[in-house]
Amino acid sequence: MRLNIERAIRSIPRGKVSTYGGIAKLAGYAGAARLVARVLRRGYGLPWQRVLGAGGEIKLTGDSAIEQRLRLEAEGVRFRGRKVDMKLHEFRGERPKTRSPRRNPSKKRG
DNA sequence: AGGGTGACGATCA
DNA sequence: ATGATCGCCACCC
Repeated sequence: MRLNIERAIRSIPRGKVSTYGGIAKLAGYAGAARLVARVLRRGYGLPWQRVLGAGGEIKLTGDSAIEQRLRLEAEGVRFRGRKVDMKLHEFRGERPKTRSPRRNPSKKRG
């Protein structure tokens, strides 16, 4: 459902980026990267600029590609040639798989 | 209600 | 690095 994907896209914080595949996975549609692109097409008010292709490459073309880059740079995102430095900006907020740094001593048991 | 369609992704040569 | 290809799968008409 596109709302899940939109939700994932909106979850990307400013100054960070994600990928079509990454968003798809976060939304529970692993493998359906193209679906993310489709949602971006229709979605309004989405931070579309923060969604990139694999490796941090802008998959857009023409003026749109330039605009995306400008927008990202305006957020402080750094580029490595034609691609975004994913090591610095790849958004990996929620871990769909890896469990995490749950430092909370959960005592709630039950 | 069914099929083509992508702002994709990983792979092989 | 390039490019051709299939797979993915809900969305749109």
